[in-house]
Formats: sequence, C-alpha cells, structure tokens
Amino acid sequence: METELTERQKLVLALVIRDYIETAQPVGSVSLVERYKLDFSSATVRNDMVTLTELDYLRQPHTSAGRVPTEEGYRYFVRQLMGHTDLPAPTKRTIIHQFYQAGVDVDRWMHLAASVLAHQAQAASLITAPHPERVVFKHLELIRTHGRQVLMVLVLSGGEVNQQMLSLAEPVSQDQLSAVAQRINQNCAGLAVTAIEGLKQPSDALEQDILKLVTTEMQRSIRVVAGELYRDGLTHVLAEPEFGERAFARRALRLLEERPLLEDLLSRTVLTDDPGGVQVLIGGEGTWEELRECSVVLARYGAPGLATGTLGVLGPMRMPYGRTISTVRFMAGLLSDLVEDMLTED
Amino acid sequence: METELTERQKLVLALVIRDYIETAQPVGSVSLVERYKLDFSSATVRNDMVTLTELDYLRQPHTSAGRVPTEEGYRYFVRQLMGHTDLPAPTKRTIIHQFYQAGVDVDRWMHLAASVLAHQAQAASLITAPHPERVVFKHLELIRTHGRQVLMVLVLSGGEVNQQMLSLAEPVSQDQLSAVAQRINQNCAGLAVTAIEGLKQPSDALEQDILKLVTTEMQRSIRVVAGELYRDGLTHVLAEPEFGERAFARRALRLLEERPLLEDLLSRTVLTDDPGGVQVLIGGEGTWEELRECSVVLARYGAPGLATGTLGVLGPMRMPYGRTISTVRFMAGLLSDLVEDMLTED
DNA sequence: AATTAGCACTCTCGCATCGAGAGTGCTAAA
DNA sequence: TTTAGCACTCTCGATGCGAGAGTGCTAATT
Repeated sequence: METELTERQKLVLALVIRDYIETAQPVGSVSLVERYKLDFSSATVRNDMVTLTELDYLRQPHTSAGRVPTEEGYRYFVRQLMGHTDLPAPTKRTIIHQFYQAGVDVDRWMHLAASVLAHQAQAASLITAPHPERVVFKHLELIRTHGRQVLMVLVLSGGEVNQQMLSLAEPVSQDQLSAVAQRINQNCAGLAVTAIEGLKQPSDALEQDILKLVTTEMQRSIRVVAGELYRDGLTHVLAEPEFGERAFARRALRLLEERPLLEDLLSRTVLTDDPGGVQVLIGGEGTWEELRECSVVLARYGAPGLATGTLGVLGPMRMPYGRTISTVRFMAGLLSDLVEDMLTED
Repeated sequence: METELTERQKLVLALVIRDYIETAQPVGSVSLVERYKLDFSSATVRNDMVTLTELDYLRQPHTSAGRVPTEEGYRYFVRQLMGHTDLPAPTKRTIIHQFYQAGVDVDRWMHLAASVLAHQAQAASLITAPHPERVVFKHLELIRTHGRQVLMVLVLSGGEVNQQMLSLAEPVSQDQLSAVAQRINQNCAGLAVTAIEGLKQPSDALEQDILKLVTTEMQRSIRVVAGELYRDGLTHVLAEPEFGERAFARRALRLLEERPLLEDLLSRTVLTDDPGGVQVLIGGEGTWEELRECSVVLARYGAPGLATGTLGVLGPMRMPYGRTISTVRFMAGLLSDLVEDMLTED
C-alpha cells in the first residue's frame, strides 16, 4: 500500500515535484537540500530517492542525472501530498469581476469563461455548454425566412435553445407555419421525448415532419457531450519546454481540435456528479497516447439531474496542480451558479 | 519596373521558388540544373542568381549556401509567374461531395467548410459567417424560458438570425410577450435600422426596451467583421519546419486565437467585392509582425451588397500558392452559391 | 556579348575529442 | 539510522577538423 512511505520520504517526493514543476530540470540531492535548507544531508536524501525510484514515483532520465517525477509520482502527490488549496481571495475577486461584466448571452458567458480559465491556469481550457439531462419540450417557433427556407427554433427545458434551418418541399405561408407551431405547442408542452413519440400522430404531413425533427433534436441534445464546445489558450501549451519536440505539441493540440477525440475523452472519463469534485487525469492514464506528456483537470458543473456541462484544462504533466485544481473548482462553482440562475423558477 | 527580367531569369526564379517550396532547403545552382535538366549551365544560373539577389527576389542565408526566396520574390512569383491554375476536376468533385452531405444548418456548413478548407490546403483555415451588408428587419419572436429570462430571436434579411437572452425587471406572461412581438413585427417589417430608430416610439416601456435592443443588434450586425468565426487546422502550421522555433509558431497561432488581432487583420485588408478576387498577403506586408514567416490567402464570398463573409487560409510563406489560391477561390464560389440559395426569393 | 569551364575560397554541418560539472551509489564511520 | 568521503558515470558545451555544397571570379569558348 501507499502508506509505506516515511514522513521524510513524502517530504522529499513533494519537494522534488515542487522543484521540478518550477524549473523543468531534473533535481539532484545536493541542490535539493541547499534550496530548501533541509536539516538532513544529501546522502540521506539520496537514500530516500532510491526507495522512491524503486516504488516508481521517481525516475532518472539517465544514470547520474537528477530525478524526475513519474506519472505515478504525480498521482501520489495529487492524491496524498498536495492538501486542499483554495484560490486566494483577491484572485477570486478578479475573476468574478471579469466574469460579471459580460452580458446575459450564454454564448458570451462561455467564451469568457474559457478565456478566463485559460488565462488563470496558463494552459488550454475547454468548456462544453450546459445542457439538460432530462429534456422536456417547452416551446417551438417556425419562422419563414427566405423562399422555402424555414427557421425552426426549439426551446427545451433548462433554457437550451436549438435553431435549425429546414428546406420545405414546397412554399408555405407564415400563417400556416404559425398554426402548426401552435398546435404542437399545445399538444407537447412539458412532455419528455418519449412521451412525444408515443403521441397519436396527426394526419397533417407537415406537422408530422416537424414533430419528427423535434424529437430527433431532443434526442441529440440528451447525449453526454452536446452543444457547443468552447476552447481557449491553445497557444499556452506551446510555451512549455516539454513541447520542444513539435510532434508532442501537435498531438496534444490535435486532441483539442478534433471533436471526436475530445468527445471520447470526455465521455470515457466517468465524472462524478458531485459539483465540488475535480478529476485529474495524469499522463493519459495509459489510454490516451496523445496525452503522454499532458495532464487534464476536469470538473462537471451545473445542477445535477437538470443541466450540466463540463469544463477543464489541459496542460503539461508538469503543472501546478494545486493552483489549477482550485481554479477549475472555482470556475465550476461560478458556472454552476449561472446555471442555477437560469433555472430558478422554472 | 518588373519587366527588366529576362525570360531565363524568370524561369530560374520560378524554379528556385518551386524547389524551395518542396524541400524547404536553400537551393543551389548545380542541384537546380541537375534536378530540372536545364539546357544551360550552373554558371549561367549563378549569374542570373546574382541579378535576382540584387533585385531582392532572392537571398542567401549565409555566404556559400543556396538561395532562398524573399518576400518580394514570392510576390513577384504570385503576381507574374504563377499563371492561373484551377483545381483538378476530381478534387472539386470530392469537395462538393463532402460538402453537400451536411444538413441545412448554417453553423454546420461553416464548420464543415473550415474543415474542408484546412484539409485541402494543409494549413489553418478561417471563415467568418456570412452577414448582411444592408440589414432589414424581418421578424421577431419573444419566448419566455425560465423565470424572468426571455429569449429574443431576431430574424434579419439574408437569413441572419440573432438570438439573445434577456433578463426582464419583472415576470411577464408569454401572452404579453407575444403581443409585444406582434406589434413590433407589424410596425417594423422590412425597415432598415435607421427607419426603425426614426419611428415614433410607443409608450409601452417593455416594447420600447425591446425595440432599443433590436436596433442595437442590427447595428452590431452591420459591422465588417461580425458573427461567428470558424477556424480549423491550426495544428497544420505546427507541422511546417519553419516553425521549429516555437516562438514563431506561437505568434502565428496567437493571431488566429485572439479575436481582436484577427479582426484587425480582416478589416485592414481591403477586400475587393469581386467574388473571384483572391487576395494574397505575403509575410505580413510590413504591417503584421506576427505574420513574418506566414502568408495569408483571403477571399470574400457571398452576394455583394447583400450578404458577404470572408474566408481564408494561413500557412507558411513557403506555401504552394497555386493550389492554395485555387482552393480558396473554389470554396468561395461554393459558399457564394450557398448564400445565393439562402437569398433566393427574398 | 553571352555563355561556360575551371578553380580557389568560404561557410555549414556532422563527428570526434575533451574537460568541467553535477549527480549517483557504495562503503565505512559516527 | 544517518552521514562523510570518494570513485565513478554521464551529460553538456567548447573546440577542432574534414567533407560537402555552393559561390564568385577569371579566362576561354561560341
């Protein structure tokens, strides 16, 4: 088990990680005692280091170089050693300030959140828009725009709005459209997707088509990763020295750019619904080759059971976990409040 | 003037550029004659090269290395030497095929277009959504979503749709909202923004607020760079050898990531309204430090005077201009057709 | 007058060598 | 159990050197 470490060994591990995070250089026994004014000698540190190396918490790039944390080392650190840190109050105020001067547009909120997160964590950020977990039909509008083009605006529970353009087979007047919309609104208000599908279908062909589209959209909206994806700060990861090898940097950025990869990552990461819960993925966890040198800090936000989204940060494995985790946690809280606000008095 | 080049010198310049684009290596006189089986000697090529170097079309990284094109060299090449190329028919078919299997959602069209463009050009692509140049009010919907939150859906000419969330001071019923929307729709249909502002204002406070918002949105929508920005293929630029220096890559990607920079670029680039016209910006043109090693190929698309957008590609200066330009031109044509379709029978 | 062969010269790049520095592991003493 | 001492290892930067590629110049050729 993990409790076989002495207190001093834990301290050494923590300091090595801390130093390496700062300097990005392998850290040796002598420089460690000097730097942190330890009251035991470098030889002692060396002995502890061999133990830690045998346990696969540390690694040496080559004989006679300093030690570097392994993935396991980081994991142990995050789990046991790090302790809970919280964002300093002034930082919190700064974030809140930046945040609340946006308008009321959800889209802008998300952009801003991504930007703030990326800036604070000095890493790439990603956020999925909040989306309802149980979708209920609220309102439908059909608006004729040009020719046979019709705009369908579908409002679902949780404030989610889908809009989509349709091309009808033949021109229809706005009045006809309004009539269809009205009928559907009366019949379906408050129904979940299954209930709508079970509804006795009316004979009107247009109405039937529209209903089909509505249920399709509702189903699409129920998937885990739905809605828009917001990213920011991609260039931050280029600044890190571990990405001197461009191939690394490309792989990491590709993950953020290609949606299927990202959805895979988000969906395969079982996220607790616990709003304070922040997940830390270190070094791809053996599953994602693209993340070999990276870590991801993820959190779910929103109102559990009603509407949730995901937000996270991607950075180098050598990442200030304490700070990053508390930033992510704090932002998740902020966004949860926002969702809460949107849902009040439903 | 530029006609002081002999035919052979033009040929040499063209070949040097062509070779450099392929190999990314400085090209020397001997390898040039060998590679392209020229019927004059390397010494002759050398003589031409000194001329071209004096004219600032070529440059040598250091004495006794091969020649490399300068920005001026590329410009001359694009302007005079390149000749009009067109995309091969099979490629066109492929693109069209990929393209037309998207749905009818404008948002998805744009995403897809960015993706196709990035893939074809093997570079970073960017597209701005089409937006009307003369905005006319068409339709307004007000939908109560949650609590005092109201969704405003504003349909403008050209099929542009704005949606925005409002927080009202106090709760209003859906019926009241519909009534207000109906009144506004009747009064404002077909009016431009100025006409609406000149309208005698009704006494209803809510209606007045909404009208204010409507005109604000219409004004926002009229700006040159408006609406959503679509990007793709950012990682392609990392693959190019010139970005071995990470600082370069970062600067270039920053330009694409930070909206203000990008808007500056797009707005300061005077784009001809000519739909076939493709603009080529080589090496930042002395204005954009971020683009020192890059070139940008831009085109306007859409229906001039009605609704237009911009699309473009960012890649290394060492870029296959012929292919890229024809790809951009072709995509601009496709998107123009799309806009055309949306506008038919307005 | 334009082109070409020949040649000396220059500069980069890859490779090997070498010494300094940092760090380790081991052993013996405290 | 901790620590001092020491021999050993390995990287890294500097230095030197030779091969290769390319240039510029001059003189001969067409």
